[in-house]
Formats: sequence, C-alpha cells, structure tokens
Amino acid sequence: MSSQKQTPLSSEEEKTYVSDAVIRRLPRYFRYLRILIREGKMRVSSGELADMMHITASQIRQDLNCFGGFGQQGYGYNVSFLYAKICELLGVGAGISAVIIGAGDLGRALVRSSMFTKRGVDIVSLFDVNPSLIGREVGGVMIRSMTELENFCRQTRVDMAVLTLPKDQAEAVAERLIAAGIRGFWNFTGKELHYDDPEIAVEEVHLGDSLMSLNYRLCRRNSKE
Amino acid sequence: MSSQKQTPLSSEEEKTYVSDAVIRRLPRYFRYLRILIREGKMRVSSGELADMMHITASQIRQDLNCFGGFGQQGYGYNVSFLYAKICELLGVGAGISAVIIGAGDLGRALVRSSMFTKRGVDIVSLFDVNPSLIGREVGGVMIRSMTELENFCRQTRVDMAVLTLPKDQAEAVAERLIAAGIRGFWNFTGKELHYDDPEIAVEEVHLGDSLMSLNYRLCRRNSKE
DNA sequence: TAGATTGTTAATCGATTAACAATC
DNA sequence: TAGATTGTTAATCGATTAACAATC
Repeated sequence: MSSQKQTPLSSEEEKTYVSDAVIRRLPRYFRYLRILIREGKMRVSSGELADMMHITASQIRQDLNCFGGFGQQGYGYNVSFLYAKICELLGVGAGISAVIIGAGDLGRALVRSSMFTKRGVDIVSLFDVNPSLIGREVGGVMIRSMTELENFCRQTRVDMAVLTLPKDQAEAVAERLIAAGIRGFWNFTGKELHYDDPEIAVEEVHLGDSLMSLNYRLCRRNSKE
Repeated sequence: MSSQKQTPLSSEEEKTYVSDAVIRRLPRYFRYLRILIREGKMRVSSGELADMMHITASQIRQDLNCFGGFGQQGYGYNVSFLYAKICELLGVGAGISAVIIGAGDLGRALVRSSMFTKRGVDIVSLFDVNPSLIGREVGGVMIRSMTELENFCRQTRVDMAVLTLPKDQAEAVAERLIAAGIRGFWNFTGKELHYDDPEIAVEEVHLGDSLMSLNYRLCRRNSKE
C-alpha cells in the first residue's frame, strides 16, 4: 500500500475537499456497479443508476464529479471504467494489510468471511490473549499472542487493525498499535476512539446502536394486537 | 411490545417530526448515560456530556428537546431520569421479540453475544435450511427449519427479523416474513431492501461499506515508506 | 444535425451552531 | 438574590436537488 502525501489537486483529477457524506456513498456505488457488471451492462446513465439505488441522478453526478469527470455527455458512464475508478478511490488493489485483535466469535466470523478478500484487504494475523487459542489457525490465518503484537506489526508493516477485543482493553491496545505504526482502526469494541492526529483513521462500528435505531422505528411506527 | 398508533403530540411529550439524524444519536446518548450511571454521577450538564461525546452542547439540548423537556434550568439533566426516558424511546423494556434467519457464523456470533439481551430484544428462534443444524441450540436458542418459519412467526407474534442469510435469498425470505406479520428487519445480507410501506422498518448493515470507507481514508491521508 | 446526458452553477432544503431570554 | 444551565429562536453552515448550458 502506498499513496502520495496530501496531493491537493494533481493534474485535473482529485478536487480539494470531499465531504464524509460523499465518501460514505462510494462503497454503495462500488456494490451497484458490480451488479451491473454481473448483468453484463456496458454503460449506465446517472438516471438509471439513481433508480436502482433509490437516490437522485443529480446526487450521483455531483458525487462522481468530486473526483473528476468519469462520464461522457450524451452517453452516460462506462460501467467498467467507472468501477475501476471507484475501486482505485477505495483502495481495492492497494494491498492494504490488516490484523484482527481478538479471536472471539466476531473476530473469527470476520476472518472466515469473504469480507476482506473481496475488498483487497489482506488479513495477515489474528491476536489473542487466550493461550488455548494461540498457535491455532482460523480461516487460514494464524492466531498469535498479544506479546508479539508490536514486533509483528512493525516487521510486517501492517496498515490497519480490526478491533474485536473487550472494550475495556480497546484504548490501551490501540495505543500500542499506533506506536507500532498502525494508522487505521476498524473498531467493533464499543469504546469510541478519538484521536486528534488526522493521520489516524478510525471507523466506528456500533452494531448495538444500529439495532436500537431499528427498535425506535419499530416502537414509534408500529402497533400490534 | 405495544405502542399507540401514530400519536402525534400526546400531552406535551412527543413533538411532531424527529429527523433520522437525531434518532441515530439516541443510542449514543444511551451508551454515554450508562457510563455516567456506572460512575455514580447523579446529574450532568449538556456541556459535560458534550465534552465526553465530542459533540456540541447545543446539539444535545436541541436533540433532547425533540422529545420534551428532560432537563432543568440551572441544574442540568438528572442522569437516571434521562436514561429512563432514552430507554423508553428506544424500546428497551418494550419486549421486542426477534428471530434470526441464517445460523451461519454471523447469526451464531450475534445470538451468543449480549447484544440483544442488553437492549431488551428477545431472540426467540434461529432458522436455517441446513438439516444438520436444525434441532441444535446456539446461545440457548433453538435452530428451526425454514419450513416452520411462517407458522412460528405468526404464533409467537415475532416483531423483528435479523437477516444473516445469503443475499440471493434475502428478498424472498423478507416477503415471507412480512406476510407472517414481521415489521422490522435488521439486514446484514448486503442485498438492500426497500419497501414503500412506512410500517415496515429496515435497518441496513453493510460492514463491507464501513470497511471500505476506512480504506478510502487510509489511502488518501496516509503514506508509508 | 438532433437527442441524450453529463458537468456545473444556482436554489432549496435541512441540520448544526450560536445566542439569549426564561427559570430553576 | 446571583449563578448556572436549560429551552428555544435565529443565524450559519453544509448537503441535496433543480436547472441548464456544454458537449458528445
């Protein structure tokens, strides 16, 4: 994995600032473009894609233009070209490497899924404190002791850590990982991580929050018997 | 589980419309209030809570006032009172029942977690097509055959379904569940569900999208070697 | 050329923040 | 009462949508 440091607008591509709202829609474009590819479609207009995705054509054009003109007037977008561009933006094929901290139910479920491989993320190791797990393999990945954490991450030049360990240890382990050169956290612990350093990216996953927002809507809008 | 049907503003509580942005912050308030309770704090001001949560005090007051005046001028908010109100809004204690469709790695990991119990959601059954799983128990919950789906859901009056089955079956199974009276979906399948009926609530979980947005930030902002 | 559809600017909408009067 | 902090209105900011000129 490698990328230039803070290239503001390198020769017509890559506009200044892209809002978080736009970034969070990119993976959705990625998914829908894959569907179009599977269906064998060569081109798509913003209108067609908008209908599929239940958003407006205007938003699609606006979003894509944050990164450059990927379409062609009168024609629309070339599906595989657009897909390639989105993949590039999302770092598919950038060779991102990751470790999973915590080989519990969730950590094991994740490593056994096609989640990472599909998106070009390479899981290079799991880590756990439980001695009975250390040395075993899950989904073709070795479980190592937490004592090896720093050495392994530095030597292997790991980019990202998936945190599936108990929340009371989240902060301390994250500190160790930062010291070992890790710059991205996919955080399932429930303990929110906040760093001032803009070089450190944290993606919080709060499944419980997601469930509760559904509960809210179920209680407000529905009635039974 | 029971709630009144569309009560617009019942005696000073419950204002007209609450935006999705606000609803999605409620579970966060829930989590931080639990921390305050654990710490034994009796009262909290919007300013203190704002610092903890890395948001503005203004936003907290604005959010909470969507549901009524939970605070007291000059004092702040009573932690356990506010917590009780938030719990009520989020349906904790409303006795929501749910089934999990798909007893794969994810379905099993979820049912074995404290995810549901902590939030007052009762998992009453798992369902799977795999004959070797049917009849077994995971996390104290029985795995039943998909052939029993409709009967079970209707008889048990199930509120919600957690979809952890393969995506190509998501839509068909969701239709069966709707016909069997289910009104909420926690959808992990990756196949997005869209219904016009406002009585049907869908919460999409796209872990892959979450991972990719992290990839994006890692590739844009970071550099190595 | 005529038709289609993008790229882009302008208008609208909604959400967040600031300010302050009400009040405990 | 004086001090603190909410509830609420007004100002700001940002994101979405609409419109249309550019152009393939």
